[in-house]
Amino acid sequence: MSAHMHSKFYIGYRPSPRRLNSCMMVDNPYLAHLPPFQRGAVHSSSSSPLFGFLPRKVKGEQVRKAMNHQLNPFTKQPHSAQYRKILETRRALPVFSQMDDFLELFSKNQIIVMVGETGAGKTTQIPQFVTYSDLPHTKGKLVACTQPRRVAAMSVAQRVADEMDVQLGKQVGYSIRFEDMTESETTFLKYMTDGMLLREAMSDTELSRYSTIILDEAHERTLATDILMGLLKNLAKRRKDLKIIVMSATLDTVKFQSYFSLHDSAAGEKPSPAPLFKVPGRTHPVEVFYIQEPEPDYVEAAIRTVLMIHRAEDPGDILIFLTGEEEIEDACRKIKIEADDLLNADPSSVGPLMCVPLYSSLPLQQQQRIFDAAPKPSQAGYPPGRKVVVSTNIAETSLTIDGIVYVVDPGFLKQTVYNPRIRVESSLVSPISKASAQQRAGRAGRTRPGKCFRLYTEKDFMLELEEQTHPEILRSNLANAVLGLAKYGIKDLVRFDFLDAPAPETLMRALELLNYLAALNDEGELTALGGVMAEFPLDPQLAKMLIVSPEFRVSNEILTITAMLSIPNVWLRPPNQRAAAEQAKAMLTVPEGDHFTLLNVYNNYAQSTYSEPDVIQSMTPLVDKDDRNWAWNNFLSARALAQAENVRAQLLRTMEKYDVDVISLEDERKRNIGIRQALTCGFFMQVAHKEGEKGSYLTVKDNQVVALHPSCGLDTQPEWVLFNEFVLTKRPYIRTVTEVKPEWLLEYAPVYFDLASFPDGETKRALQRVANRRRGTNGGKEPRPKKKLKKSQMNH
DNA sequence: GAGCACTGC
Repeated sequence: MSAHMHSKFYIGYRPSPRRLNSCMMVDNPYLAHLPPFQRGAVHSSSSSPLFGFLPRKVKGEQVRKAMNHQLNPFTKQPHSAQYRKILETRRALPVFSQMDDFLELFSKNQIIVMVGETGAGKTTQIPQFVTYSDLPHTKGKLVACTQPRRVAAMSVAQRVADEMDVQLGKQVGYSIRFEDMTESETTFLKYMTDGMLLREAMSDTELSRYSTIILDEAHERTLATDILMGLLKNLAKRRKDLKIIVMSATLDTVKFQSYFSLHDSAAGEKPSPAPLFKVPGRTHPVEVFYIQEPEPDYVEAAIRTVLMIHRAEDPGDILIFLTGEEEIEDACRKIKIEADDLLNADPSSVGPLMCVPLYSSLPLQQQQRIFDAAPKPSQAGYPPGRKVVVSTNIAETSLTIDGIVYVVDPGFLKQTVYNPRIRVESSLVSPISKASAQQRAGRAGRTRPGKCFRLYTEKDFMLELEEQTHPEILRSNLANAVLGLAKYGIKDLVRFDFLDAPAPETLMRALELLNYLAALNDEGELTALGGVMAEFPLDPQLAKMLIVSPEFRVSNEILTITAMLSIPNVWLRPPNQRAAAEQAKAMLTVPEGDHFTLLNVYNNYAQSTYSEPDVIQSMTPLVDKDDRNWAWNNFLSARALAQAENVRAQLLRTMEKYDVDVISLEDERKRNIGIRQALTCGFFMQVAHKEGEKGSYLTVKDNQVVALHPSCGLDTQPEWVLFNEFVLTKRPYIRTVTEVKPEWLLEYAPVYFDLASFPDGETKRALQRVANRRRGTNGGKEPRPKKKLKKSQMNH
């Protein structure tokens, strides 16, 4: 299928008259050593705005002159009036006055570490300065600037395109999952997600398209940025022509500087830290208050603080950080009740209060309410109203709300922690770091001076809080990352130079899983199967299951199930309509297993959908689509379903690229068996065996006592179940569960289920009985696979 | 009979 070629998001190469013109004349001496075909974009006469620019030796004086030039050097068109207007505001940015220093440092160094608080303009300006000096368009290369989030990559690219007076997607573009807004041979400044650059590195280990790579928001320490830092540090030694800039918002730069110290140890050089470039921030002062005594109940304390602010402080909106949906909804209810009481008791001295919850699973329309204006006074001459946003950590970095003057910070967040011993990621409430506390406080000073109320003591802040949040690489399951690094060609992970090295046990768990899945052989080398697995934007278990599924002739169904397992929860449960939501869910439930229910939900959704097969939907939720009613009526998240559709389309393209056939079985009974067999091939390490009659299960090998999650739709309690997720909340649960046959475990995962090395227990005895039975039916011979599997799919 | 902090490919 080549449908995506017609998508509006895939802009093909089109020769333009402008590009042809720019190829004509060359009079710049430094061009002499360039191959002729690279001369294209360079300037034709002394009137050219970039006349005399020597790549990477450009001075601030020259750039300012070019910026003020009548012609845009990159389009050869006259600058617009809007350009000049924006240029005025750019000149007021702190970083703009440091252009000369920056360009000098850039000329002299391969790697630079930059630090600057928000508001300094580094994300928009530095890549432009780099472009003027590096002149990537003259070498057929690009400058890349990575961002941890898609929205940031898109909006910054738009802003910079405006600043440079070019059309977004031409000279300046962005690249995020599902959307490539660049034009090959035209785009030379590209904003992209860090994950996107990491993926590119897997197929082009030299990242040869790029002349300069800027890692922005490096202090956030996302998994992708951390791995990129490791790769780039090494790459810098091989590619002396590659320049790297690491930009961070906190002062923890010494670590970055020494990590990126460049020295030639062979030549006996001493390591010298990478140079640091500082940009002053430009935010308003925020006054910080601490409590005197520790508070046992931070939610209650937060509510009291909000009401105190409301009664006693000047007008201005409030932002409270809590940890999760339930806590937030609960707090909103209580604040509303209390605030209404205050208003009724004394309307002349207290204004009305509007309380808005904010968390990521909230439907987008409700999220938008955070931008509503605060309520008006209850009557003329009375105090103005106030808006209170009660949010998760999403408001710390992902969403910015203007007009916040007061921040209430109880000092906690929910974050996942990976326990490699039991191979479980769980969501835990934990204290924030100092850096995070500082970031939260900063949210009060975006529009004018503000106040931050910390619901912990100053002593606790000083002594108990960690300096920085633990980077993701130390808190996550690394199976995916390790597969990616293997694909990249990293052989010795234990000696890989990470900024913060993950726990050896975490790496071991990842290697073990990939070995059982036959993505890595016993020497830890990538197998052919592993190479294809790495091409899919999926966890290894899902990738394996999908690639194997054509063997069972159910890849069409497994594709859908995979997409549904890669998106957030689709089930909505509005607190006041729980019964109705349960009923709707029951209508869609397939008793054979939760994976089948997910398949059923998607198929129903797809049928209800007006489909545009030739258009890849953008990441924007499809709120106008016909199916919105169907999703809504069935208490399903339209946003999640639209995401599933996107993911499915992307996976389908990858399957086609790597010749993974998309097929389906006509016969329903056979099809359902095939689906469960394919599931087994990916998830044989996530199987539980029923123990006793009380519905408790024991996970295979790890021997964790678990229960079926209450959301599970099975109508019986099968002896053997496969699960997608182990969740550790009040009790350990397994979620998204389907029955499997023990024969399949022995057949499709013989290494993992090798009984000679299996831990003793009831599970082993049950498997032993199955093995004996199988031998019996085979006349004493070793079991033989019913279906001939490709070598790559067998475990060794 | 319970929950999904938040990103990303």
